[in-house]
Amino acid sequence: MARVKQGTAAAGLAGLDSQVGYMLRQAQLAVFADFVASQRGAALRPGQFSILLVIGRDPGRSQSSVCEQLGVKRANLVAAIDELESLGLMRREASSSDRRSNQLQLTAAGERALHKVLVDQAAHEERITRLLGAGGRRALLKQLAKLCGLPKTRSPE
Amino acid sequence: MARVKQGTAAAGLAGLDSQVGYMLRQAQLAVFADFVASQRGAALRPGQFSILLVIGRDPGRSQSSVCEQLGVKRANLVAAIDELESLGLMRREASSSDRRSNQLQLTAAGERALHKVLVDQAAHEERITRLLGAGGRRALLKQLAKLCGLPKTRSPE
DNA sequence: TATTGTTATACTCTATAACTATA
DNA sequence: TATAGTTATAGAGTATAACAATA
Repeated sequence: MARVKQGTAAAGLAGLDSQVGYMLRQAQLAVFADFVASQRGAALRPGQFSILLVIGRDPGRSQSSVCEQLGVKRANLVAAIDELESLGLMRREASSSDRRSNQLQLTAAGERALHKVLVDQAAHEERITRLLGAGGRRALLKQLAKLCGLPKTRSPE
Repeated sequence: MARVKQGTAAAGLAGLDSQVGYMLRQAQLAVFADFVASQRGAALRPGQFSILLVIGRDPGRSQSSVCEQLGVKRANLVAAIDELESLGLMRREASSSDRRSNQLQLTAAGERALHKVLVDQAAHEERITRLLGAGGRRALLKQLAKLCGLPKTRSPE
């Protein structure tokens, strides 16, 4: 049998529950599910929400800049924006300074949808805060930010 | 990872980096990428690793019991095990007590592969510990376990 | 030459329904 | 009837390569 760590507990092999990656994944699934469940009526998926949010915060930005911020490939953002446009939540406008580029804007319906999601999302974050405590939540965000700083051994972009 | 640009227009909207779900997702991607990058030679994906690990810890268990522990649908485990079998890392054996059921076992190659991954994974966790501190890592695991306790479906109203 | 948006493509993960052979 | 494994299928998410228009 796989006696990999002879010394460790009766369980033998280190349990998944003691591995950061596994627990991060499980927690992320639980939190995303709670986010989706918190949406009343027309729900947005987390990815759609993040796109609307960064455009709402900084209207007129290009697809490439959204991609860079969110870590989405340019090719994959196309269909996502197509869908949000077909939902009437945002639009592509021609850039006056660079005719290759699109300026992304929320429609009025898009801004209403974004604010509605943000209201529901506040309740979602509030449930998390009740679970962790306010200080626990802040500490968690700090630890997660540190983890995001893990060096990426990936090909440069 | 996505660094949220602060202080631009529409500062009234909360930044993504203050949202637990978004930061969890980014941290999980960074940690998984580090896990994969830590594997020398023949790499296992996180999902494959988790399957080998639970079988290595408790050989002879059924596919359904692995599914229940890992939160994987029975239908989706079939192809995953097919792949691990074709890699020569594990095998299905007939159960003597229930002819519907398979007893899952690691092959010798599977045990060697698991051992190798666990060695690399220990270095991976060590990098995380250097980043967070031993106490910080323990606290993180505790918070993540709490988040996993979020009710799967929201209580009505 | 490099960049922006795009198309095409493929692989992974996940989810549901329905089938089979057993129990 | 219920359960274990399986098949088929579909929807998301993510990855790369290549192209046209533009810089």
